[in-house]
Amino acid sequence: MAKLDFAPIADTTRRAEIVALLRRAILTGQLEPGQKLNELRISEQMRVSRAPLREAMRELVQEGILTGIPYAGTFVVDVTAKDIIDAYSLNKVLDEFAIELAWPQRDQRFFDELDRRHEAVKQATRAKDTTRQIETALQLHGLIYEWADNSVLLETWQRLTSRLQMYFALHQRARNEPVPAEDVHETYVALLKGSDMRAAQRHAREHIDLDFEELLAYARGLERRASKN
Amino acid sequence: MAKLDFAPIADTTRRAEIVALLRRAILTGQLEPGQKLNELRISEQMRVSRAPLREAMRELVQEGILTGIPYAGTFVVDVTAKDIIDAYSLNKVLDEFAIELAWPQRDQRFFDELDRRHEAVKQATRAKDTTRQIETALQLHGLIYEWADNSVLLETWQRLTSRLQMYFALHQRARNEPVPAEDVHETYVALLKGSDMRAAQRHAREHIDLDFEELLAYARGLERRASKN
DNA sequence: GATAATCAGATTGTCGACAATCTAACAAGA
DNA sequence: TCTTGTTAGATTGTCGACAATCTGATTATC
Repeated sequence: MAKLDFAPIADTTRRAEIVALLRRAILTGQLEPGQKLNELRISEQMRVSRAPLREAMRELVQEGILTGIPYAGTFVVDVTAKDIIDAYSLNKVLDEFAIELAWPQRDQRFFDELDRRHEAVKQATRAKDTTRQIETALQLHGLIYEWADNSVLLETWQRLTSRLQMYFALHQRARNEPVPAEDVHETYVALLKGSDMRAAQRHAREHIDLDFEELLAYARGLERRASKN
Repeated sequence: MAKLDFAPIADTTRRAEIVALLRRAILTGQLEPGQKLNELRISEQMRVSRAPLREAMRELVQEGILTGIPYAGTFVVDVTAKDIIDAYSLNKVLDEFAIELAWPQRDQRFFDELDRRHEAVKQATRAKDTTRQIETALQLHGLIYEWADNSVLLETWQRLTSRLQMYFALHQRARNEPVPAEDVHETYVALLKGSDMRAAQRHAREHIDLDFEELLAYARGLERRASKN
């Protein structure tokens, strides 16, 4: 018998599709932080009853990108400067750990995948598709987590990364500037291919700090706006 | 006006209560790994309709202690030896980070709370209440995370710890032995009160490793059982 | 005029019923 | 005997309606 690996059938529940739709809307910044999600309105727009919608929302609340208050409503999470600082500082720690775990696991498939994802980022950059650029950059970054072979770590990072994606999207959307043309990932990729693990870890830290200041400025803006209410 | 901090009103939705009930049942091992949760049966037992029950289950799926397969059912997560290894190795990393962050934040309230929680563990141990012993021990352990003042880190640890609690409960339940009488937390508490941060971090690592081997043995037993199916 | 009580509208939480899907047991055909 | 098709029962997914709760505007009371 031919040895062929079939991928699992996609989830075809309405709930799963709703989750995907909502998550995308939030992570791309189409739904703004603090915004309320009206169940009736959304369910009518999606031509779906409230039951699967509410279940989907529950998932996203647990995922940390929505907040639910009983009898008051479900809202897109507010983003504070501290949230961003916290997320980033944790990300640094996790990155170091992920690189350490993934390092001995690197093989040809790893390098190929690294190049593939790097290429995807560059393509999105050329196409000036900022949303996709953020997505692909995070996917590139996530490779070390997938190779670390630690399911809990991977899951943790995925939760963390969804927030980061949201932050970046909001940031991009706010400043509304063209995307930097140069390739900021070149060194990162090169270091992951190299033989100096410490250097890779160090760079991961510094590379992260690169956009950090800008992002923080944006978050402080958000807080000023929030304090007016 | 008197400056009094009122605690938030407890959530009075059925969903929240169901979540609490189910979580407790899972984390104490009353619901075994792999076991299927029949919606109709549970909803009848709780005298509740399936809607809030399903929403509660969705939360717990996202929380990582249940797994949901469309049109097949919702199950208590399976525990493999690798899961435990992964959780523990991540826990070490997080612990180091938490201690580092919490260290400069330590104040009198911290030390008081430390003693209080330590006392709670000792009391549960004297009462031979294994379930409560696990709970209190994890709460003691969680203090550094609460003092680290990093919401993302705290949240991450809480997710992680719910699994650890489950592992420990299953382990205890399986071996069915009396609880160790000596106080394994004495040194940990003393170090957190001291002035040598590195020593505290080191001990956190080693203290964790203490019960690790036993827990692993239990997990391997689980896997043997699972492979028979 | 300020404060408290009341009420209507909107929104969330919950329920019971129906539709879609899966499982397994059984039958049909090679 | 093995595979494939069929079917009944059980279980999950979804729906529409109702109940509980909140919000704010209005009215009543001092």
